[in-house]
Amino acid sequence: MSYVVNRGPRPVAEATRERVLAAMEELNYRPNASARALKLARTYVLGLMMTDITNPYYSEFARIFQDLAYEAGYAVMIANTAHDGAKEIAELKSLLAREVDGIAAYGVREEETLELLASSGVRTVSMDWHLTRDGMPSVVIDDYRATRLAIEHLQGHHHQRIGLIGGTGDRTARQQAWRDAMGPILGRDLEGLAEWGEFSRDGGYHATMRLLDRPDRPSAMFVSSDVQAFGALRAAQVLRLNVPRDVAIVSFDGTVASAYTSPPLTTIQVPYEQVARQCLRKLTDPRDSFEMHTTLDHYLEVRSSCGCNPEP
Amino acid sequence: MSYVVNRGPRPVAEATRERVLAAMEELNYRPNASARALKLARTYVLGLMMTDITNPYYSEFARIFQDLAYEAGYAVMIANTAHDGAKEIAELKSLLAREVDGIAAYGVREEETLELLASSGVRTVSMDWHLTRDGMPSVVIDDYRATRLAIEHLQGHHHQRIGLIGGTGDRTARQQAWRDAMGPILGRDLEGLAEWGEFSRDGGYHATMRLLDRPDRPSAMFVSSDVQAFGALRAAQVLRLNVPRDVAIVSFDGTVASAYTSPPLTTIQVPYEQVARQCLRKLTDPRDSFEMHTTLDHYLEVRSSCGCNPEP
DNA sequence: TTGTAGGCGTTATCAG
DNA sequence: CTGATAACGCCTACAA
Repeated sequence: MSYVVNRGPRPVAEATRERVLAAMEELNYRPNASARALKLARTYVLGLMMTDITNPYYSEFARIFQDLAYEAGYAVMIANTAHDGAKEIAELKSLLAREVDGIAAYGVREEETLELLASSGVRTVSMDWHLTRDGMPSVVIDDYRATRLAIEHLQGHHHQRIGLIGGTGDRTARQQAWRDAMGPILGRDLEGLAEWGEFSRDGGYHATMRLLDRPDRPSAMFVSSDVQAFGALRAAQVLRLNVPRDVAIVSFDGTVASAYTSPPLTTIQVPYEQVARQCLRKLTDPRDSFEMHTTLDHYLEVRSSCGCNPEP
Repeated sequence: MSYVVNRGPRPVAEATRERVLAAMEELNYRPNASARALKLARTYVLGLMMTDITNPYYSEFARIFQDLAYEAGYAVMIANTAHDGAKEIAELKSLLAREVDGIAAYGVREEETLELLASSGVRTVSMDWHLTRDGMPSVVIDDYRATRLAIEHLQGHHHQRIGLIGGTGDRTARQQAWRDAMGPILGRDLEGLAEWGEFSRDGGYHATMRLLDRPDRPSAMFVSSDVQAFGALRAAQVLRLNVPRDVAIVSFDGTVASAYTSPPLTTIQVPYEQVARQCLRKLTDPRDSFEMHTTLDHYLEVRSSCGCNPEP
């Protein structure tokens, strides 16, 4: 009987209860989630969309999100959008077809994705810089201020020419912050000190190669993500440039992987667990009284790539 | 009508077909996966169990597996077993309760997990060293031979004292291969040259610290996984030991991350995509005529940490 | 306090 | 070739 397995909504006599339990055991009964989902119109499954789970930033987030979701009784389905609009839309449809109860999305770029999300009515949270125009709830840190903080730290090390490794796509806050910080100092040199690449090791590697392999190279760079910084470090080594002596680096994410590079990266620390926790709350909490946009605190994790800790 | 959306199992007149299509459009019809799953007893969802998706080896596998599964019409649910028996069992139950059509499992260690898997009747594939005793299908590479290959390469660089960074738990093939290779050479010193740690950066870091921070340290080490090697590289740097000059390293996995370390790692390359493809086949192909255990080919990806390429 | 029956959205079978 | 209908397994309202 349903009442005993679900402890309600109405009481059951102890004797009957035991009898039912015994029968369940006997018949090796397993509740059928599909039937339950059909009846309740809830699947207890959440979708997690990311550009690429291979990026430590996303895999570390996925780990925490899955743990927390599990504790709350939810399973999580993953979707890789692969920096590709068509794939993004297709994967979203797949999630929607499975009737997930909510979707946490990193890096949506397609207009159609936003429309699909809105028209489907699933609860959604974006972890990217506020998608205000669409009224989609979000949980983020202040990318603009974080980037300014990173650049100011580099300036504290007396760097004048600070380059940018930016991400392809529209992480506008980060590149805008760099522009605002360096524009007044670099003037006409500004555009020459920015290079762009995918959010991947390879993207960071090639962008850094272009930025550093020339005489007027910057003495420091702000790299938009840890994963790009891994590629940047490799590029510096190939060019026989010492980090931080020849080029100082500050990056963005605060992955645990960034603590194990040579040298360890100074990086903007995103509060993963809090982000995950807030996402989950917005996706699953029945009370609907949340703020639309939540901005969490970040800080600068100071290690060696900026020049602070010359020892290994 | 069902026949038009599923193109079968019986023909439909063109006129009716159009009429149905129009109605679907009109009512903004979306098929309900739960109802479909209930009726068909198939969910088109696969479960992927891993100890820790934060490990690049697993996240890179997950990426490919999810891509391939998606193309075949399946969604994938992830489960982190977290090197923890109780969590492993609990996560498995969660997957089972959702009635996934198949489970791909990395690093199952609990007897109860195996029993649950067997009694539930879900199709299962293990990617760990053949779990022969339980008759569970598997897709693996020959860990033993791969490890011997790695060690022989180090011996080719004239190393006599080759240490081991092993994984906690029972990756028996790898440590056994090291024992067999080094036992005759090291004799009584053998046990002193092995250290153990979790399959994580931190695990590799601490194990390496213990192994290298002493006068009789080995001149080379075989590290059981790339992720541990990342920690090992960091440890070497803290100890002011140059890799490969002071310690040569060969590791195991062939993650793309391993190409971006300083120095880049020489590592056993696992054929990710083929492994994923075979897993998927065993989990979803209706014809049941597959070999129980599939062993795929590996090779040694030679980069710099072994001493082969002195240039950066 | 307990048994029963109807319906959630599909698919497949059966009669037309 | 088409329209109606039963059944999948669960939850809950209603009757006993």
